[in-house]
Amino acid sequence: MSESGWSETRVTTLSQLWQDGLSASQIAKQLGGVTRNAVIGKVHRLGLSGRAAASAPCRAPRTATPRPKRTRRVAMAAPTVRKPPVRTPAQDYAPAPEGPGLIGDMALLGAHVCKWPIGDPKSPDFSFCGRQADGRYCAAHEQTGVRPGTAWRADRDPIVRRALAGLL
DNA sequence: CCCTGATTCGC
DNA sequence: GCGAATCAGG
Repeated sequence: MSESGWSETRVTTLSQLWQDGLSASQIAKQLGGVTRNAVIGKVHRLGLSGRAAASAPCRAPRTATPRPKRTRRVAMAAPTVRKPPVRTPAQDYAPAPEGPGLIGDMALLGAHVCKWPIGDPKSPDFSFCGRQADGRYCAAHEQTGVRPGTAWRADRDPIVRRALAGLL
């Protein structure tokens, strides 16, 4: 799946998460397919720059900072042939993930933590794998290849995300 | 070094 | 409109 462009739903999700106080990078990660810069850029374009005071104690008064115009950007001549991922076929994967996840709340999910959802999102037992991950998931879960829940995705479900965030 | 949002500007 | 690059900070 490759989300691109700001569809109504994505914009809505973005707005909600932003107003919920989540950081741009967090939103970008959860939205997927976009960088935090994209998120911030969109936020500004939407006109909701000053969010409802979230986890930001003191935002710098943003004193006049005359930006010294950056030098010429990259020459944009980058053909760079897309290289195939070349998935390593045989590799020692971590032991099959079992038991409850290591992380209970999504807010604690770091950049290098497996975000594989475990259990029912409505249950208090719900958790995330939390093991060391290079990307979204740890080696074991990434190897599984199958998306959790076949349809339902915790890290993509705005309702679940909001609910979990609200539990903090 | 990690992160935060803000801004500019080529595309 | 979009978002990478870059900024000023914490």
